[in-house]
Amino acid sequence: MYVASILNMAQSHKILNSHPYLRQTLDLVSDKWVTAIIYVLSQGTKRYGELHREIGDVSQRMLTRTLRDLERDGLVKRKVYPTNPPTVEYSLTSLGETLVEPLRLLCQWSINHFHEVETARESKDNHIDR
Amino acid sequence: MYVASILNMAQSHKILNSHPYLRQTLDLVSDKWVTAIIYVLSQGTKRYGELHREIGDVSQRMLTRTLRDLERDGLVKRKVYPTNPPTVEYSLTSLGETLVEPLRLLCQWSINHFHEVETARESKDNHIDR
DNA sequence: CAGGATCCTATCAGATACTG
DNA sequence: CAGTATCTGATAGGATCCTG
Repeated sequence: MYVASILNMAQSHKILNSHPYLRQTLDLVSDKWVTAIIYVLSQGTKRYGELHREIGDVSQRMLTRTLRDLERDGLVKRKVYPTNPPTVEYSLTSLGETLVEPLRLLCQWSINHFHEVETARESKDNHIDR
Repeated sequence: MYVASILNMAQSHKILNSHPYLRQTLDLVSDKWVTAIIYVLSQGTKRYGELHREIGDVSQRMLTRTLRDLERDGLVKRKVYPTNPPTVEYSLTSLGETLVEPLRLLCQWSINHFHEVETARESKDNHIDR
């Protein structure tokens, strides 16, 4: 059934080539820090420091760079308050919000199935059958 | 509303750290060639050469390596027929099939929204407002 | 046909230091 | 606080040659 539905989306099996933007937009999403940032921002507006602390293992460089990319792509809004020291708030745009649900499903898949993946890995590591 | 549903999944905002396997499994999915291969295999069993041709811009090295990873993780089944020259068929396992739908939604998102992303990029490239 | 083995390099991304 | 700038090691991944 999955097969049928995904085929409806792509009459041609060459969709990956015939639809150049698909690849480009998927790359956007297939990023470690993108998923983390969207995830945290789905909880609401956050300041730079909050994002940094909640994601945890992200470097300053990567956090800033990814935020700039997301802002440029219209997924994240950056608001600067001219205080001293500066205050910067990040939040999802309405476009960014539309990405939350698909990403959530992917996270859900990971949580539901990681154990099966683990099991598959172990069984192949311990004995080579084939 | 998205906010509420994603929060149900994570009582703590530290889920990215507290759930080590989530990150690991998401990385598995967040791979250019993984998405392409799952995508093509969702259409049914394919031979190595078919995969190579249909994905198109993948190198031999990367195709083989990714297929091995997917096999190891239990998402893809590799079947060898002792013919000459050899025949090898790849197909999704039942676990692999469960990933098709989440990935399809992500592809659908890309198709539905890539134009908005494009527009956002262009408007920011042409004039710096803020 | 379906890869395995090597070589090589562009990009990624962490660590560190500095600033308005 | 919220970044920018620079350096550098790691690694992803392409090109090429070879084989059962």
